[in-house]
Amino acid sequence: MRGIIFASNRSVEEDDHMGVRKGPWTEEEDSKLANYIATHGEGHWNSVARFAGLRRTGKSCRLRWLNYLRPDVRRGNITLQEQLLILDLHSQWGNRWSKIAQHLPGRTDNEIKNYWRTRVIKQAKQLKCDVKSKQFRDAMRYVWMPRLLEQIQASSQYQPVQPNLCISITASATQQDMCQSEVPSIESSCDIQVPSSSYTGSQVLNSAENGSDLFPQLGWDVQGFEQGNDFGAVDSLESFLNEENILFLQQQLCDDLSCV
DNA sequence: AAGTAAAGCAACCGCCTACTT
DNA sequence: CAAGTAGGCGGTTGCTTTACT
Repeated sequence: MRGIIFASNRSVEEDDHMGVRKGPWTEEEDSKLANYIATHGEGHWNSVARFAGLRRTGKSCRLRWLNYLRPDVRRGNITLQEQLLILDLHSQWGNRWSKIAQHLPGRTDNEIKNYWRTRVIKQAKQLKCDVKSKQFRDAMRYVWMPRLLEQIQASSQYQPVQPNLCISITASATQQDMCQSEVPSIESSCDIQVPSSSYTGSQVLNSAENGSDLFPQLGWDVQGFEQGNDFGAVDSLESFLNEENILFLQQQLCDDLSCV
């Protein structure tokens, strides 16, 4: 566990006046907190901090438990399905990390937030556009997310896709959309909505496979976009935004989207 | 091998809201 | 109703690790 090694090697700051410890948690502190919660349950974090013999704030205890010690916390790489879900839910709700995390069992809001900041924003920078811009959001909806769907479909030949995974890709995340999308729809298929019409996930996949133009509003040629690219790679993000694709997207963003 | 930059991530901070007194 | 408190959330920081020169 990287975190424990990480924590044990770092110095711990202590507030002399209050006797409150800050900084990384030690194994001993983790053990005290976990044991206390195992006996008394979660909640009343200030009491937890006091009665567990921890010189931490209640907030710090809560955060440590939720983000690290909780038994159902999932660690490791974000899967393709999770990436797709994060992109979709973020397009609906914005930076509502805890709300997004509720739909990714075992993932914490902190982890999703970190994923977004380190991976997604990085890609926006490579495209030389703001992550909040319409251009980047469109790139996500019309290229990146369908691509993720395709990869999920491809990988499902070897391992089953989450049965209740449902993605609703909306054309534009207006305030109205956001109000209407409080809860993601739960369906057995994946509905992809583009500005003038609606496509199912399989249609998107077939379209991508056959090279038909599913994104006429943008004037993007999916087949052309894909040529020469290795989309069989596991890491969708890095394979999606290789140098060739970035140049292509930059060109499209300049030529087409500015006119939409 | 050493130095530097970039990436990844745990933890803190400050604000907001809900609840209690 | 107002004040105080606790919990929750998003933004940010800073340390460690990894990649690169």
